[in-house]
Amino acid sequence: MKRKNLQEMPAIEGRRRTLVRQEILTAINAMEGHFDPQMLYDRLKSEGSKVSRASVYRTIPILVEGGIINEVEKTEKHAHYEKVTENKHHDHLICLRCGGTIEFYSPTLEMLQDEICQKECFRRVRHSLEILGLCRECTEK
Amino acid sequence: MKRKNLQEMPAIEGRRRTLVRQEILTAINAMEGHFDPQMLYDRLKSEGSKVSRASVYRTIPILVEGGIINEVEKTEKHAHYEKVTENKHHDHLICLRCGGTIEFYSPTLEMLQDEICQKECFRRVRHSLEILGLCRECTEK
DNA sequence: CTATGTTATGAGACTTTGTCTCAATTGAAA
DNA sequence: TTTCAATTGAGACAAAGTCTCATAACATAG
Repeated sequence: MKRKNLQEMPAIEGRRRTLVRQEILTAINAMEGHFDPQMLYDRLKSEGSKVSRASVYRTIPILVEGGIINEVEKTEKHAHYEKVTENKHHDHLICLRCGGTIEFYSPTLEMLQDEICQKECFRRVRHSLEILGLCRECTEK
Repeated sequence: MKRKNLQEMPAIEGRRRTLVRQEILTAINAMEGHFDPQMLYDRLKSEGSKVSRASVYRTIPILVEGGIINEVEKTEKHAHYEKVTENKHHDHLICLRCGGTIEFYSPTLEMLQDEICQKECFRRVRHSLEILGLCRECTEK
């Protein structure tokens, strides 16, 4: 069996270095800016790669895990809403383990965002800030 | 034709006050905290309502428009990623009209988030801040 | 270098979330 | 009460993503 060149493919703990992953990574490296799984798959196709859609979807989280790519904007399963009465705008701390949310509101943070928008001549309509991590309970466990 | 009671249903500019919307709103009011369209639909079903899934999906943006509910977390069509090399963490200004993104980084904003997390004993892992609005070009048009 | 066990892969079915169409119904205003 | 545009239900459709399972490809021990 011929050994193909996998030298560009970095090792990821507990994962095999495969040609498929290598191909995907190469396509990512050739990509400008942000990308999504479909773009990646389309690019691979157009380069004649036989990599499957399933592999693209399977490989992405592995590359995130390996610190090779970052998740910029994650699809949440569904949109969420809340009654306005409950509102008074707030942002969220979301626990990665238990999924619980803590709401908070920081006027300083709001002002800071206004400054940033002003600098870019951006007309702010709304925003969402989600801080992901571990809540007190889950940290203690 | 009998006039059913729509008194709880507030008027929304350019929209009819209908029984279906009233039912949906009542279900929302009976709901605790955040909800998503499916939860809402399930609740209506379990109450014996004949309201269709399509109507639930159609009504939600109308209630948002009428200021009756807020969008807490919007589903983007797909997940986005970026190469780590490009990274140097940043947040995003996203234009609602043209979909363009402007990246920015504010150390002050980062610190502020650390303070918030500290106050809640929350162990921050990562966050995403997206400010939605209109970019300069789109504002000028 | 080869055998062996485990992990990864492709194909396509399936699921979930959301959108769209169109005929039938309903609200509102005259 | 009539009239007509807005709304609705049903179900087809679409897009993004997940899952299964037979087959293929790694890794490593021999």
